[in-house]
Amino acid sequence: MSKTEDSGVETPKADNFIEAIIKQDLAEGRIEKVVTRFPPEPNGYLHIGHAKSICVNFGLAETFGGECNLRFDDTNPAKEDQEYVDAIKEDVRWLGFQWAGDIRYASSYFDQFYQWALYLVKEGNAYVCDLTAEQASEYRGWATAPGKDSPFRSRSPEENLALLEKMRAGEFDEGHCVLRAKIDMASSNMNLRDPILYRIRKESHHQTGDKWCIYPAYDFAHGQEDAIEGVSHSICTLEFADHRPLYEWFLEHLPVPAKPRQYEFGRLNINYTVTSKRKLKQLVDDKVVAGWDDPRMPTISGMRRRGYSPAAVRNFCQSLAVAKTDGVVDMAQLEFFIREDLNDNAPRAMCVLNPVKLIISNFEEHINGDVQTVAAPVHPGKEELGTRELPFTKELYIDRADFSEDTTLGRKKFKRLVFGEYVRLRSAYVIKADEVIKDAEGNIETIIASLVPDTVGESPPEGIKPRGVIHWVSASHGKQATVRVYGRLFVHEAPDRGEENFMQHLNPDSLSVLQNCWVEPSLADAAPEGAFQFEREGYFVADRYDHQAGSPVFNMTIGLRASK
RNA sequence: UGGGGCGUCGCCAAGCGGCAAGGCACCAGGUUUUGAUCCUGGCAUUCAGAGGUUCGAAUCCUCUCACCCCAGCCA
Repeated sequence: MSKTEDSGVETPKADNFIEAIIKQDLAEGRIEKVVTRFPPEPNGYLHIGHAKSICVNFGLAETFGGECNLRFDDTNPAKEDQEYVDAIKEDVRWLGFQWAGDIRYASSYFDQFYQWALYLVKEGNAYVCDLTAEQASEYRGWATAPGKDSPFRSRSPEENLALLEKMRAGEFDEGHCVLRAKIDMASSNMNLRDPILYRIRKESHHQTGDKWCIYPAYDFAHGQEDAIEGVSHSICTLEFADHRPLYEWFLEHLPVPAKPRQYEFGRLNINYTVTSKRKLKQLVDDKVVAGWDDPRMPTISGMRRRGYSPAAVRNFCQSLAVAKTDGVVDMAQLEFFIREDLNDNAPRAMCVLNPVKLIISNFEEHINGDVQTVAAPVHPGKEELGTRELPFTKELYIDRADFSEDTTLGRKKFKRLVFGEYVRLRSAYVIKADEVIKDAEGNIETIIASLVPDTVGESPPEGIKPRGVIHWVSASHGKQATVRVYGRLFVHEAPDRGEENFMQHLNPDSLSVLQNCWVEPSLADAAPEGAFQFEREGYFVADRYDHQAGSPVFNMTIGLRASK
């Protein structure tokens, strides 16, 4: 019985099928404690799809008072790296989860796996096969055609034992032979046609170094890892459903300490992006993005750098169903949760992205000194957060998009500053645009305006109706900043689909760097990863690495919802 | 074509024989010193299709169709 994490009304969510199974297992006494695990292979960075899996696994453990392990499924040293191990640990922690006990590694069970391989050989359930990869493929048969037995299938246990020892001792070259389970070459399930247990890889492993030159295959490792750790419910994605019979075969034929059960649910897909470590790695390797944590990446570290909060990502994941349908979730659904969280929590601030100077011609007439300090709420919905001080000066910056010379523009259509008309400067005065100064090319250089006295926090006199409210920054006291604005990485809603290469659907304008932005003074002191709402624009975050007090750098997290 | 899985609103999804929840998106109003937020209302006589069982079906049966996964010494 989980609840939405939203602060709103507690809507009890219906049990998903796994929760229903767990409740029954608990009720029937089949298990006494729920133990799950999140088992990534350290061959890339985690993405939003893994975030769902993390939430499901850790969430289940939490719901039922159990435990969830973080286990690296590191059975293929050729593709793995310590860098990924470190990044994954950080991502899981950042999301807000704590694994039970120490980090687990499949590689720390290698000795046990080898003992179990010997056991299988002795029982006559496994054999060393010398078929080449191509030959093995032929022998495996086809979906409609049964495979045929390998000529090495009938080797005696003694012979197999000797051969396996030699494999382990490094006496054979890579590819020379493999250890296979003796199951059924005619099975309609291809996974049961004598699957590979061990292959030779003369590769140094990030955890075990050069201790091994043979490595267990996924199928020969996963169920046993779960058994060793006492995992009660081994949850994975749909594509492993065909492996379940094999998962169970090993648990039945080996003297394992427990019998975990595997359940599969649909993996998360989101439109306008890709969620495949292989493809994300290609984006990184081809330098299409700046790295795994580029804010445009759907990786956990990318979302972090983009300014998504862990809570928002978790809320999104919890809004998703744990079911067997595989659908494509609309990016708008993720964005809803990002905005919801940021709207509630991000302090407000002002930033002019595309500045044009505005001079208050009657500044001296109404204001003593060079600057008047006006107060603005940190968060209009949360008075308890207090106010921030803004320096109002003679020269200001407003956004070019907030001014128009076209006096025929309707008030509903353009709620900003129009030549000869009034507009409210947020938290400050109502002003009127009196004059426009242009350069030789006719571009607007400066707008001369006049303020309406006594309008800070007060309504303007009768007859003066500001078209709207615009944001501004003091030209003399504001700070210049760099703002990186992001668009979706792909133009196509399903870049994966079809035969075409997903790289063809990249959005050439997914990043624009604005270097002449102006932020209110206090923002120069923002802490890295500090999130703000730049009013009327959207949510922005001080870059985790590049933002510095002297030279502020913000990343656009997401724009405000724009109505018509 | 063999095996596995799955089809309920544009998207996600509840529903488990008693008369189609909810969220996102969208549309229409209201409030508003953010065209944001917030508030109100609208949005599947129909559940991939066709038969059948039943007083009654999205829920049971039959057939058909669609889509996804599997033929790595990847996970």
